[in-house]
Amino acid sequence: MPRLSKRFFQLNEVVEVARALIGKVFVTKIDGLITSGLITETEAYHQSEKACHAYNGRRTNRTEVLFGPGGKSYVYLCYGIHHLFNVTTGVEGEAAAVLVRAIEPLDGVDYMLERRRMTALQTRVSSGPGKLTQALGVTVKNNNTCLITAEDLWIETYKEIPQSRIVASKRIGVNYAREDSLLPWRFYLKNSKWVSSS
DNA sequence: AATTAGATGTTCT
DNA sequence: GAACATCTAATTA
Repeated sequence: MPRLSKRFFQLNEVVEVARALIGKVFVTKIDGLITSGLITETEAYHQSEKACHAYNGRRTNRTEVLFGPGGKSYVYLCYGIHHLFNVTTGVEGEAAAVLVRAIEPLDGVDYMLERRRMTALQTRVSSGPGKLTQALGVTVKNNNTCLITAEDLWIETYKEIPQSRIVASKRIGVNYAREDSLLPWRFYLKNSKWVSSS
């Protein structure tokens, strides 16, 4: 299936991109191995709210990618252990990104199991932001990659998903953002078992 | 089923 | 030195 276009990431609000990414396919080709998964859970982040690393327009080495044009990867290390994968959105100068929190494995399941040191397919292979990156081989080395053109990281279209299957809720793990933690900026696929447990 | 501790490294105060 | 967009294994019930 074709890749998502530059327009998809740049011409829509980050919350709409987060919703629209549900049901798309995240593909990686790392160490020559193709692995992919259906995106089942996402969260939106924007510089206007406290949960965002670039809250209030804060520019640092780390957040610089967020201010660039949409369609690039933003991968950072969380709790010193987990690599979390985001896609930037919007126009140059506006910091916003969508965190991919869970996938349903499609291609390269055996490689995913190996990377996760598992022997049988269970939801725990990819049902969380730190788990799917490990399954797909994504690390901070894949930060600041253009998803429109890169050879190792991209997102494709897939079958149409009925809007009625997409549910919004508050985001997970951002209580420090106080009232902004209540924003309904998390989206997931209803009735899918491949979502993070909350 | 629910709770807890421990792992780990980068960023920013 | 604290905080952190998490996960796992071990413990308690």
